Amino acid sequence: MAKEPRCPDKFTAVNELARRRGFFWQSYEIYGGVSGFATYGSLGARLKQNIERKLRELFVNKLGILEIESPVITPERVFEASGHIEHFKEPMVGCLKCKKRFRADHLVQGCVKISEAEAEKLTLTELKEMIEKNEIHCPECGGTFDEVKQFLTMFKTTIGPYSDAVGYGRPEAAQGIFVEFKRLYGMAREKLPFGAMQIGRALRNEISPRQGLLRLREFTIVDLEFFFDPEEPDCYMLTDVENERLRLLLAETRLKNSEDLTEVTVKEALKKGYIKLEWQAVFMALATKLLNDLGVPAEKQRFIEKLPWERAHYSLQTFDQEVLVERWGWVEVTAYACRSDYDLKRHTEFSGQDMYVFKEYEKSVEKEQLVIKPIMSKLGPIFKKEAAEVAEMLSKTDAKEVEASLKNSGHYMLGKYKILPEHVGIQREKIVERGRRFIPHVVEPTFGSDRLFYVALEYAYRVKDDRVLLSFPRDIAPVQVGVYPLLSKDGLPEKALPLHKMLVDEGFVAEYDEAGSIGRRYARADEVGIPLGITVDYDTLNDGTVTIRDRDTWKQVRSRIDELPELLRKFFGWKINFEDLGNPI
RNA sequence: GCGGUCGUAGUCUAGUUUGGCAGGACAUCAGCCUCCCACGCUGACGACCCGGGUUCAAAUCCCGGCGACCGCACCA
Repeated sequence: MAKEPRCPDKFTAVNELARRRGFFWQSYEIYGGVSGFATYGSLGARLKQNIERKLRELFVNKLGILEIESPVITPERVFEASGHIEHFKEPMVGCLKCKKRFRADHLVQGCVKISEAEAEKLTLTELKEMIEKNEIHCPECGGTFDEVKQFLTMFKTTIGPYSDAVGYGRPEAAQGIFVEFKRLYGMAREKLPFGAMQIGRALRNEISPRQGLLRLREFTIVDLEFFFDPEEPDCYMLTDVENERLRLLLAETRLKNSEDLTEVTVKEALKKGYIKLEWQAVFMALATKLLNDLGVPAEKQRFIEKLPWERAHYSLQTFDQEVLVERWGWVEVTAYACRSDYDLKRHTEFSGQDMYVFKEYEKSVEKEQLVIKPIMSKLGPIFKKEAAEVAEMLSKTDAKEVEASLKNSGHYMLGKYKILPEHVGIQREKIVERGRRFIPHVVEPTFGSDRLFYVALEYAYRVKDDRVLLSFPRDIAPVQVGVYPLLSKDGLPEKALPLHKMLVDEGFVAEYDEAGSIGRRYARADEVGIPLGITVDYDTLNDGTVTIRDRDTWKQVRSRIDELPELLRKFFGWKINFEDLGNPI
């Protein structure tokens, strides 16, 4: 861009630049485009991969989280179990007169004395009845409403040729992890805590997505499910991050209509009970660092605690990590939910599969216990065919209760059966408990990949001397180095081309450009955020040195070609800075 | 989904009121020039959102659709 357009806001500027230079654009453009879908171009695809690589480095490599990939299409039963069928839709009504649409349950709740939870439980016909009975009219124009209809925000399809085999595009990647819990637990060598993560596409049929990458109908989500023993919720890496600062906007503050931040260390946040779980706080600290590494300074981030009615149906406490963007204000980029044992419990219930884990005590516990031993030789003659059932019921009954009853009244009423002392033997037995069985609890950090992408792009966007440049952190820049002959004559291209090839062979993402003036090429490279430009000039022909130019400061240093691979590797690994790459010019 | 505003090359735009050969700038590409920050010169590529109607003739007028932007309801 030669001239600056008249002050468009950053969102517009970033979207235009992204389209022009191939980061991303709206999909299906030749058919007019469809809202809520985006296509990433080559630079964008690479930037996105680099951001996702950082997530993998952090979670998979450093924390040993297991990464999986599971299908997008999911059978209905899974979302019945997870609660999505029940919760992932909204009852809506439209006004016949002014055509405005409203959430039916919100309307009813506003006119009738019922709680939010009760309103949400109402069926469509109940809602319709309530609206009719209470003569609820359109709050805008006083008109009457049409039918109450559910808007399901999941994409529905059928699996195979049978229309009754209903499937849905997953609205989150988390269920793909929960349904595989048994296998994953095995892969974690049956030890808690452990985590599983997946980076994948999710689908949500948004009503009106009009915020570019910030609200897509098909998007990339990163769901990390971290499983732990609720009786041992402490985090072994708390000490690594306990002094990191968190910027919290707590629910109690929000209820006072305030947006004041509570700035505390991880340690304080836990001590004061702002954050319920250590792992939760630790993940939040890690995410703060991650966003910082993506170019978003700490003061542009905050964690907002969701109010009870804002939380997803499975969550006990949720924080959203928000980033301040110019056009939209605070935008949610990641979220931290305490899912407790909700999902595994539900899948246990719906699938009939046992999702309990067994944890052996360090020392087995010996316990003395009262045990009822039915004496079959006595029970048989009395209860005949029903004897087996009686014995079964007896063994499930609390022994203390039976003992007390026999002692006090001489018998015990087991339902309709009268049990006498001679029918049972009550003994004290020593039993050895080797461990306990329980369903693990879950904390879930989740990341919107496309939103991370957008904020990285917006925070990289800078204007210097009327020129646009993308100041990506060097390790996420989609192209690492540009190689340029100063002029496209006098043997300079012949020297620069092999240099480019050498860098590519060494594993760098390098681009070669000899079109136009050197200034124009630097400008083009700055605009897509290439951190370093390497220029072959006339001195190169004599002494084998090149200039290296810094994207952000436009400073230059001179270095030897044969030292480049080593120097660049150190530079991109954050081991050295630009000034260490050579002699200043 | 509703209301308002608006759709002309990759981008910005002239033309739409009053129907009559769709023009410019920047970008891109090719070449010339050029010893470090979007110089200059020559040339090339490239557009009326889609569909229907009115008309001898539609970018222009009418209808429908799609999309975008700005405001209301959902969300990573």
